[in-house]
Amino acid sequence: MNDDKCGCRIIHFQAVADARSASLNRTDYERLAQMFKIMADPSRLRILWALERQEMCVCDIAAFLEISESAVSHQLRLLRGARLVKNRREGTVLYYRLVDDHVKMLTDIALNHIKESND
Amino acid sequence: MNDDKCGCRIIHFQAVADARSASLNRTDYERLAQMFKIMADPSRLRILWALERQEMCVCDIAAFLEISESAVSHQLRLLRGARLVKNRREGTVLYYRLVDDHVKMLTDIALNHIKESND
DNA sequence: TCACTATATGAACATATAGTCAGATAGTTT
DNA sequence: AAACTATCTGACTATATGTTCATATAGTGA
Repeated sequence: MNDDKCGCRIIHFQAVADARSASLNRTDYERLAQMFKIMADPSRLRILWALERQEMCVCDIAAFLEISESAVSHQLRLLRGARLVKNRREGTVLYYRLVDDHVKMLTDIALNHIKESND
Repeated sequence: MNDDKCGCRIIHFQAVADARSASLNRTDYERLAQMFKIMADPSRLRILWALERQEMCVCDIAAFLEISESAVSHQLRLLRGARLVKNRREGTVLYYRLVDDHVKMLTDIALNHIKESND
């Protein structure tokens, strides 16, 4: 029923004010989105799922995914950047593993949601 | 040190075999990725964060986000498709709210991960 | 019916992203 | 040192995605 700075029509001023005061800052949403973006790819999810059971080296992961080692390496870089996986070196071989159980928690909840949504 | 169907070199056959037997099927990874993809956008996260506190109509959300109502509507469509939000109609106004607490659980874990990663 | 409001939708554009290919690194073995 | 292995990186391409604009739909009130 009125205009705001942004030019949008607002019906419920209080609701908008509440949303604004409870809101995180922009950067936090960007970081959150970045985090979910990392989880939002089938190849990366398959890697993470496999690493929940045991550490694996790059070429084994590539064999498992049936994609090139280069592609795996690119994905592992993203996963490392998001601190979801880390590695240890043994000679020329790099073994990757999960950093913590956040990945498992996230996938469990997401799987539950998907399951319940299909009813 | 042998070749697989896919032509990749495998070092640890057992690890690859284990990963394969524990793996979900392709479709499940696609669905999971789709779910995280929905969470992987700052605008949608801001909408979801706001709706954790109260239901809101489209034009209020637009005012809050400072983007067009059309853009909000497109995003709400995706969120509806993922069964993360639902709406109720009151005259011409549609009030949106969260379907369940999965969103809150996911964002809490992701925020924790981000926080812990910065140490 | 017509005008008005709130929301939805389709097309278009700009940006982001996953994979491929070629070439670079780093550790190993001789 | 040179040859070899495992992995990484940069450039490129095809596809996906978020927003805007214009238009369509659905409900309300005269």
